[in-house]
Amino acid sequence: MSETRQDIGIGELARRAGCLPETVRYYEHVGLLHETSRTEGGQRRYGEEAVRRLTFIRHARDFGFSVEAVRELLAMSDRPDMCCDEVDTIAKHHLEEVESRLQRLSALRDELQRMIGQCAGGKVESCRIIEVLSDHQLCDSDTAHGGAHDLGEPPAAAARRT
Amino acid sequence: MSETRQDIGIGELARRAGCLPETVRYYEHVGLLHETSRTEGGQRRYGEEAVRRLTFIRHARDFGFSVEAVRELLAMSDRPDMCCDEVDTIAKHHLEEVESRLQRLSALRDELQRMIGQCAGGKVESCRIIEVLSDHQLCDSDTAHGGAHDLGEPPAAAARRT
DNA sequence: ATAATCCCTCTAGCAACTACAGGTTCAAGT
DNA sequence: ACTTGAACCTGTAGTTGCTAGAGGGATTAT
Repeated sequence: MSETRQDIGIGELARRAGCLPETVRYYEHVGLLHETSRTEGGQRRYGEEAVRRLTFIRHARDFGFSVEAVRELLAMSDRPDMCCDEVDTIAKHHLEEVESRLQRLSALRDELQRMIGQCAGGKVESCRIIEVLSDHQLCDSDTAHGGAHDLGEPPAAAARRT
Repeated sequence: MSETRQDIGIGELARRAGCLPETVRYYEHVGLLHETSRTEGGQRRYGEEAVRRLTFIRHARDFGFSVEAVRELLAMSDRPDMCCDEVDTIAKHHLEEVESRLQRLSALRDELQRMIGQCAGGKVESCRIIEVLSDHQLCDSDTAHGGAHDLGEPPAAAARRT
């Protein structure tokens, strides 16, 4: 590897990867990004390699890989001569999780649609939605959403969209 | 309403609704459950009404409603003579969220499947998975997973399964 | 020289709980 | 009556993956 100039500030780096400087510092803090060189005044300076690494991280996170999984993927991409079985394993494991979440989500959607379809729009007293929520027996399937509380949106996600 | 006996301990209540005592105290803390009577020694005692209320909460959470949404649903179920339009609105809004999440998740699944299918199983150097993660250009669709990081599993979910 | 940005560290906050620590109370058995 | 053991209490810290703010210092452009 040749020496590259380290002349990118944290703000520029973040902008190039589509995140905030705070996020960069966070990744450094949790060890996804190495500590980098500093100016005399103590400000971080990065090179192109950091841009690539951060882009990889953001991209993997966009794919829904956990930070832990990203850590492993990074470790592997740092050793290009290794066998990529493990990469494959992580991706497949992630795919399985995504698929199981898809199943539970679509069962949940069906149940919600049923609930809403049955609500006649009268008083709360006779509301099917409240009824179904009050009495599990009224559900179509018992297995359909046993773990649906796993499907909540992480708080940061909403904020990121604003 | 007739006076009912308050002779259920927090552990029994939690067990009946399928959660932990800590969760019950948490719901009290955030105001989903009213404060209840106590023994002389200061321990909480509940009646059947609390069992129903907690069951409703757990059930709504299972459906993926946020705690805030549950709070609103509870407020409405407490007023049975009200019009249930608002219940309907909350449920429909939730359904929309579920559907959009479904779409993004299935786009993500397709992309993961494509990635995995293309990995020939050699060295990391030539691994398609790493390549795709490194270079967004290699993705099929750019719109497919722009918000896929919304799909991570809340931390508590994993713990709850252990 | 000075103003406008940028950047620094540290801490707290979000959701929705879970998990302790260190102490108290209850119910049952002897 | 006493003792044991389980259940309970409060309060705080941890989880994930960031984001936001306070209260400063550094860099850059004019």
